[in-house]
Amino acid sequence: MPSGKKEDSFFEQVYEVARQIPRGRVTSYGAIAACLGAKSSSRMVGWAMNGAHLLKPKVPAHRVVNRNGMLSGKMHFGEPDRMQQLLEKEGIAVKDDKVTDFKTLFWDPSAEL
DNA sequence: ACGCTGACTATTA
DNA sequence: CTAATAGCCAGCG
Repeated sequence: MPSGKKEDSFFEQVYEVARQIPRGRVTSYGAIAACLGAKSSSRMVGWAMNGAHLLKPKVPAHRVVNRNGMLSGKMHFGEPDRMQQLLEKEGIAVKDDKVTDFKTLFWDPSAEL
């Protein structure tokens, strides 16, 4: 095994978990970070999402919101409304840039995975 | 090499 | 109740 082409960086783990989010569900940055053992590095999760849509396959970053259920990263999708439209298309109600019944739609990677 | 910024979260006032 | 601050760690100038 001359070439160790396994990118097990923190970012890669974030992308994997984010891809496991079921359709119609949402999760938080801290939940993913905590699942990876870095609950204090919630910022890194969000930073990882900065290039998530550039990856292959792309990561459903629109299903990842902050602890309040607010679409904090909607402005990074190119168009601010893109994230909300995607969420509503999956059956998630969004109001005032926040996910309604966020607690009910919340998907815990540590519990479900 | 150093410092600033940032898609967060929890705590304190 | 809301607002501000600190802690966090990696990328970029």
